[in-house]
Amino acid sequence: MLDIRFVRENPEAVQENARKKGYDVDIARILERDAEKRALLQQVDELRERRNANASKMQGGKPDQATIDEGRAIKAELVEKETALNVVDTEFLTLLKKVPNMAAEDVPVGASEDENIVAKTVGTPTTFDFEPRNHADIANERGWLDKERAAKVAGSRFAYIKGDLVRLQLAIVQFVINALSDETVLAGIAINANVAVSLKPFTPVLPPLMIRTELYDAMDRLEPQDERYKLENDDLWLQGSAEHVLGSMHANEIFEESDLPVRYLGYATSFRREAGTYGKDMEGILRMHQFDKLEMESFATKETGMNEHLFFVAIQEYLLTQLEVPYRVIQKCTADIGKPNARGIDMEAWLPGQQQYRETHTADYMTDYQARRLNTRVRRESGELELIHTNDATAFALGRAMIAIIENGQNADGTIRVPVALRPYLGGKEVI
RNA sequence: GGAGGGGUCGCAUAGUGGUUUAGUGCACCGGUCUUGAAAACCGGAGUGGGGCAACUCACCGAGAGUUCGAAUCUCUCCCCCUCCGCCA
Repeated sequence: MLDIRFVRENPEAVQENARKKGYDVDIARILERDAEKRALLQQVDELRERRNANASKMQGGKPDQATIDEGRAIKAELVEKETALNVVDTEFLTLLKKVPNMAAEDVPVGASEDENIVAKTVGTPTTFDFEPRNHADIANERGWLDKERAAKVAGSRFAYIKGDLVRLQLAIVQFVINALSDETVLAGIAINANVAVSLKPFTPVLPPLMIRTELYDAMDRLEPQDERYKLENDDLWLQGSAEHVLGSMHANEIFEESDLPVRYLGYATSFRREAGTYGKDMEGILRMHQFDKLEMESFATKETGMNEHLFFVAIQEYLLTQLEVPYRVIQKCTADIGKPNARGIDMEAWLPGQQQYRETHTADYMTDYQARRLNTRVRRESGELELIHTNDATAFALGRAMIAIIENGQNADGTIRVPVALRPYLGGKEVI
């Protein structure tokens, strides 16, 4: 949620920003409700002051009838004003929550994802001296995938992942945890990307996979609800990304500035209903209802939040490079970065089986937009309290990472080249 | 699932209807004293909203209710702890 004071002071900019991001909001109406709310609040405060004064006349003794009558009269008026205030405030908050975060200055303006910009391309599409196949063919042939039985048990878009593919996933997990725990590796990434940033290692986390409605909404990730799995008997949802449960982890808490940045590397199974994607990407494991993901999350100050974002992007590039996958970096336009985002970057990996780049990573910078409703703050060294800035970014969505490794590393005989960085975690094997 | 005990301004606690706009201790900040420090003493200090300001309102897990008046009474819910049951 945006700061209402910011909205009051910059109504045109906020309105224009919403338009560029494709959100239909009426800033003038919000400001009207804001003014009404403040007028009512003053009246309510004044009535409460009178109520308190009237009641405190009676300290230590029984009230006389005149005082009781006076108190009743005040209460009647107070109830009326409070009810009105409640109505206005509810509408005000509902409207304010719909206003998207301000896009950073360098976010390209665009009406749809078609206007995203390819910021750079690293590596070249992998070439083969045979006809490359897609990961589904290879994985089926190797006995790594069983979607038929998964469909029997759980329905479409589920899979049994088996054998060496499981070993590959766990190797990636180990590799990433080790890399992001290593200050030397982080230093190399920061220097290479020319980003001034703390080298504090990430703490690996296995988070809860469920989240309460209140916190999901505060994260601004509950919508679209069609995309979420709801647990009917509880006030709980299955998270759609470790971001949801890592970002909400410190709700209603205060960090000390000296402890920042706080960086987590979450490993979690994520759940998505994939509503409206019927028939799309049905082959293999590109788009599943359930997938495992390594996700970075950090809490930083307003001064360091943007560099933290750039660092996350640099880490993503490092990880893709280590896995020997050609990729390109997409700077998402205003229509595509998402409501709580100030900035958003995607990585797209080259998939020879599809002969195209497909999204494997996202990096999101939310400034203080999430923190405002999460009430996650930092006590600055000056003693001042202010809202934290949040960042999240994919380290690897394991399914898509393995697709990239399989398709780019495939040999004519159906074996797969193991990226050098992963070999220590696969018993030194060069192929699987 | 059953029984019981709890949730108060960073931490620990006091507070069962009216000098509680929440007291005290620790920690914290400023000062006095001291060569310096400690101790002692004096003073300050929570979070959020409204207001140019004086000031004022809200917040004692959350929400609703009773009352002239609620941290305190009632109801619903959440969380934590102990024990029992069940269970990976």
